[in-house]
Amino acid sequence: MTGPEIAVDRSSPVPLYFQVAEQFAAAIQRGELAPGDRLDSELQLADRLGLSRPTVRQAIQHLVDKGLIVRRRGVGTQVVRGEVRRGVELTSLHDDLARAGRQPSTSVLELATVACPVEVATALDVTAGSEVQHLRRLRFADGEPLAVMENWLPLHPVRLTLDALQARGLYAILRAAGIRVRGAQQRIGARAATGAEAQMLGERRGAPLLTMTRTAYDDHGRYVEHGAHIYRASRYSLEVTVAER
Amino acid sequence: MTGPEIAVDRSSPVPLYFQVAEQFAAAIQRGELAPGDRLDSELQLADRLGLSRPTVRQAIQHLVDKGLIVRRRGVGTQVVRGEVRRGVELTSLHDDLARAGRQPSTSVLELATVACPVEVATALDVTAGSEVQHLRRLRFADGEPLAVMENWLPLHPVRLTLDALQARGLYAILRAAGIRVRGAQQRIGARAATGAEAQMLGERRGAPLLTMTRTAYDDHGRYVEHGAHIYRASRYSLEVTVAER
DNA sequence: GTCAATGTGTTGTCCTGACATTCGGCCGGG
DNA sequence: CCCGGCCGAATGTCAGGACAACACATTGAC
Repeated sequence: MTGPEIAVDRSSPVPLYFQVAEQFAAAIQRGELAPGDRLDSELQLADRLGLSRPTVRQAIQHLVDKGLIVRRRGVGTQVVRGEVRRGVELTSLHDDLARAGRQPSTSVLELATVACPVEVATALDVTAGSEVQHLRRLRFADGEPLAVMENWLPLHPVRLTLDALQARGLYAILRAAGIRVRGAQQRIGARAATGAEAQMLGERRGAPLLTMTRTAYDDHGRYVEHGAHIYRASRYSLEVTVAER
Repeated sequence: MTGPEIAVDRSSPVPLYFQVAEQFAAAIQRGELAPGDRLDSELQLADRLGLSRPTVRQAIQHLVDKGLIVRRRGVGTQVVRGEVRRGVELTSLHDDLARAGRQPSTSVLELATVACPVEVATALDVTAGSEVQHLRRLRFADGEPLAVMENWLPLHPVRLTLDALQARGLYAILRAAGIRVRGAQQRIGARAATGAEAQMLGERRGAPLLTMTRTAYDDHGRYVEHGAHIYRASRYSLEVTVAER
């Protein structure tokens, strides 16, 4: 067992452990490393790649966190059986659709500065009534309505414009403004569509909707966005992968 | 800033980094470390606790993964603003309810060995038609119907019994049998209840249901369970926390 | 007074080394 | 033939050190 060909570039600014992790992930995706296959031991890999064991270990840990491989003490490291699917990371719907080969488009229903409602204020950890940007968008995939997304953002960081919102996802705009979203808490549920919602989404009144509220924080630990979204359950579902330890 | 009192027990079999992480998590939960508070630097902590920096770092990384704190290079480490809620880990509904102070109970509708359906076979990575255990349960919280859960398990590992299923969650049974569930892939959606489903759950036909399918793997990378679950959307929702890096 | 350069403190990455723990197969005894 | 103990191999944990990259505040130049 020598495994896939992996080479690191020490002159690259990309961390070595990340280079290794990416190349293993690619090999698994290509099928070069089949489900159930054993990887070389950490010591062998370190030797082969000219890296130290901690660096190799960090790379492997990265893949374990993504649910691609499994480690067993005293035994070794194996690729998880069955096909792996990408779970929800901190991407916007826009990017998700684009990656799935579908054409995203957006109609901005509302974009204004408003006094922050109480529920949103508690989620964003700001004082109720303070000014926040409020945003409501109808999202399409291949011209077909898919979701209604409502977002609130504290004013400080970035000024949203209509043009930007029609061309890109919210998270891409935030990233471009230097805001690094690091994590989020999400609540996923379902409910029946109201008449108005049904009309916007092209469903019947009472049709099941998938709901998600999300509060995202940046690397200051500050909440930068709160969203309440509804999706047509007939056209959309969420994927989540969980890995422990 | 000296932070909360933390002491490690070197004679304990619990890893040092885990002891540290748990005590910080507890301090945050107690409010002793308030949202936005800065932690001591890694070097200060290492010095104060008599540990090496890698160990302290591992503890902090653990908390970052759980979405409790945020790190910024060149600046420091802070507690995430706002209250944090526990996300879906690899626990069963049974445990979740018990922790929330509600009384879980289970009615086993079906428990048999069957030929594996094709969709399940692909998910579990076994050959279609091979024998698997099939399980269907109606779950209650405080005596009120909450969910219908259907599971399939490859035969090998553990033999399920009716008694065990009524007293404990599926994951607890698996754990007791020495199976260590390490990760899972989940798909979350919604749909309308059929007449039969509505009757079981005490909802009206067409009422929105939250659906989740989950495939869980153990530390061999083998899939050990596939489940298709429906929840009353009016009584249940899922929480997910995501953290990057 | 404004703006650029510098300095300090912090996390990010990477290294070497060591021992503990666990698993699973080998081998020998009964 | 079966079973138990031994042992090698792999991951898990921990130490201590070094330098890089980065953010922020301070200082200095213009």
